[in-house]
Amino acid sequence: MGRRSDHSREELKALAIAEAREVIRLEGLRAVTTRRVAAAVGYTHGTLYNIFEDLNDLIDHVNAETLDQLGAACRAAIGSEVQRSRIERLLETYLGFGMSEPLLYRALFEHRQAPLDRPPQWYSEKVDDLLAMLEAGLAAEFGPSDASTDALTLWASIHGILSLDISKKLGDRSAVELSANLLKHWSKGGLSV
Amino acid sequence: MGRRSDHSREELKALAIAEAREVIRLEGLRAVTTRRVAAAVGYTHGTLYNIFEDLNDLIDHVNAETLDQLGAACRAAIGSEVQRSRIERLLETYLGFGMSEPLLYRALFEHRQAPLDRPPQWYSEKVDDLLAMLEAGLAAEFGPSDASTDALTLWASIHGILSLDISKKLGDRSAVELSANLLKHWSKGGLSV
DNA sequence: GGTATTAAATGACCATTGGTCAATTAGAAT
DNA sequence: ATTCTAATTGACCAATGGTCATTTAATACC
Repeated sequence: MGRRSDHSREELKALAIAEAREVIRLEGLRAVTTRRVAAAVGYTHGTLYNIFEDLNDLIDHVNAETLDQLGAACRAAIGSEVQRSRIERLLETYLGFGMSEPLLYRALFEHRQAPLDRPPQWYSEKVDDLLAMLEAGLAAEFGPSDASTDALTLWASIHGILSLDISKKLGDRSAVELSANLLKHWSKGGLSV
Repeated sequence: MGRRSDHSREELKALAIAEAREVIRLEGLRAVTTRRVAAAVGYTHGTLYNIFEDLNDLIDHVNAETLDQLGAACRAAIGSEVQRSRIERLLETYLGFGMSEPLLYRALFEHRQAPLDRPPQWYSEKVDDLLAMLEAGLAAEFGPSDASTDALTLWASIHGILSLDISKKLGDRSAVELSANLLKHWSKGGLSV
């Protein structure tokens, strides 16, 4: 079969990303195969290679969407005017996202082409976007001193807690409990936890 | 070729684990294949299946050794009598191990059979061993209140920092810098950092 | 409308993988 | 020597990521 008019190039790309995303969401990163995704959108796996560089590229696109979604959720969280501190709302949202989509969250960190390679540029940019929100929250709450280092430290810590929780390595403790504990120490007992 | 007397069953097992470990150490988890390991120790890959359940099982054995090694390093660190606090020495040792063997450390967390499965029992036990040391340090330094929660929180945070550093997701910041920052906040500015 | 052009979709193909298992054969037991 | 036993092999399977010449549908041109 030659050229079809079922979908435009962009449509097909979006379809494939959506399908891959759903496979990751439900069965994890390893369950994504070119043939499976292609079949699900009604093409053969060779076609995917016209659109994506390779399987890594496809997964990168999924991860980019996930990061965008995470960023949007966090942005909404700091926007909503509630009593509690911005940092708390941010971290709560971040944790909530990770707990509700554990496999998508894990794919964000487990997918890497060559070990010990730097993540792609767009990745770091999207993370920076997240960090900027956290940094602003920290500056607002504790003053601007070292807010950038603090934001990175806090993010890494929350990520550690979340990722261990997702991997069931926290025993009977929950990520929420530990992150509250982290924040309690962090804030020198000051925040309204 | 039938039964050989080159190695005993136990010797062969140890050889295979050592080889798999070295492959992970140098090239990462994905580089381990049954055929490669088998060839390196002078057998065919079918033989490995007499000794290990499957490839996962082999990697589990590598990870068990890594965890043991990490535990031993930490135990030595808290034993050595130095000025600085036990917690600092512990975390420094933990970080040092991870930074010096990034691929082995990553394999500890990236290897999982089915997504969202609990880690094997022996794994949790070895982690508990690590946590107990941290807990004792915390109790000694800050009193026994909530030491177990605190230890878990601190470990998860350090793990997050370390794993992001290994994945080059910390930009120009270092794990050492961030963990010092974490400890500074944690201790309410009290530790001799 | 017919024809040439272009680009996308295909499916055969390749090497490699994890895994299984009947056949083989080396060493131990008799 | 012969039998028995258990380790080792290597052929085999289905599946994978990836490549690419071939086909063919849509488009542009006349």
